Amino acid sequence: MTKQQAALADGSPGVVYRGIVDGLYRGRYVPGQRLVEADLTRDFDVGRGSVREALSRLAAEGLISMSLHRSAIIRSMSRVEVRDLVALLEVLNGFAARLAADRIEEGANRKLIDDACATLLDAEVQRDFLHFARARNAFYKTMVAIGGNHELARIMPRTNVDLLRVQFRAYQTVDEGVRIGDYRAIYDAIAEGVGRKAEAAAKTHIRRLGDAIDRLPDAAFAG
Amino acid sequence: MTKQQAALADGSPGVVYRGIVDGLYRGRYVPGQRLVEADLTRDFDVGRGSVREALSRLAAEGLISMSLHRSAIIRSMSRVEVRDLVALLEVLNGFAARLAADRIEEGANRKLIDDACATLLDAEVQRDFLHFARARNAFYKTMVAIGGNHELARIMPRTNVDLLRVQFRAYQTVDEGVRIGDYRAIYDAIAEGVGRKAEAAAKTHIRRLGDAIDRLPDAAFAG
DNA sequence: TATTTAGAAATTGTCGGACAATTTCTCCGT
DNA sequence: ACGGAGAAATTGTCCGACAATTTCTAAATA
Repeated sequence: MTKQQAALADGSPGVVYRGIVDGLYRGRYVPGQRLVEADLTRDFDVGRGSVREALSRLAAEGLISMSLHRSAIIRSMSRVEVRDLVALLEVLNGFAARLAADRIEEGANRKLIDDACATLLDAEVQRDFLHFARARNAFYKTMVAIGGNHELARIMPRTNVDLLRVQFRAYQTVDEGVRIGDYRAIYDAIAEGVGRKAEAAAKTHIRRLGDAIDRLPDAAFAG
Repeated sequence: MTKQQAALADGSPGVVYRGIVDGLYRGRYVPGQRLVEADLTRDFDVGRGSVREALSRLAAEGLISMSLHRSAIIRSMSRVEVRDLVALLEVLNGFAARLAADRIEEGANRKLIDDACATLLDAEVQRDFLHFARARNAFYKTMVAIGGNHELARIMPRTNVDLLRVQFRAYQTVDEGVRIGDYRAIYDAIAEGVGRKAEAAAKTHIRRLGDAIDRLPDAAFAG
């Protein structure tokens, strides 16, 4: 029954898909790990077809890599790939922040971002990776939603942000070098309603993130 | 045998996937059309599982929309969706053009973009939608490749550009209001190696495209 | 005639089994 | 320790089946 309902919510593939993403954040799966279809079939108690569909969704979003006749594996990014991703995120997040600032007065937007920011700042003081990661994702999601560009909202999850988070979870220095004040600055600029300023704040933040990552040892990267 | 080889090239799902994208450009499939799994199974002579996998890939890239227990249908965008997409493409293409200009001197990059541009300008004088569409896609693809950002290259196909092309294929005004000189300007800026200029040229082009689309009648849009 | 509605048909969601193709593992001889 | 042949594991793909749901059809009703 429970399984039936969960499945109907958005299908067995969705269950597997979310299970794996969640498992990633929880550390159940780590970069480089093989994902054997038979195991997943057993773990999630669904047919192989559904597992396959979930895997191809994950591959489409870049979380895993698949090649013919080889097991899917959780991707881990090289230095170059990370640099590329950060550069892209700078552009995308800058765009998102600008849109959000420009539309801060519409509807309940101001309240939405207020709440998301409060939750984020609150989560910041705690030391729970999972809790903070959720709050941060929610903050960005809200920012994008307020911006009101549906295509941006569709594209954002297709970037490899999740992979980025997970790959460097062990290195607190990344987050710590970035956290203090950055999110606050982005929020302030958005609340102020000045698009250009919000874009700059978001870009600065991402650039600082990139710098922190650059200082990481080779062991943190693939290949 | 032939089928076997094609399948092994990158799998049956890939055959179906490419077949549908190609069919879109050829007009075999039009926005709003239902894609019934059984039909595709027959048309492409593959199992339903493979059809399903191809469909979910197409859905991930936004070309079709799927909801539970309902046939997949070729998406067609509303005015708002198109506006959002154009805004996103402006940012993305601007970024791509800037990167390309900055790396024009590396390797064989200059020759690559030279060739792609020549092919594009040549295709422009002809009046063959398919031929021109291919050349344009190749040009953009080259531009992105030269830029060297793999994440951008991964994301670009996930935008709904294909849908955009197809949806307005009947309205030459869109292309005509844009073509003359625009691609040339982008190319020149890239060849000059000035990132900022290339970004501006690309953005101007997309903005002009958006303006042309704005002038289209309601009949060209969904919903 | 237009509208509603019950039943039939079509379609999707999912599972299990099957088998070939390929990769990965294991063990043996050198 | 090393390389290679055979065994085991794993993926790629198809087929058939059946429940859940939507879509179509045609009769019943206002």
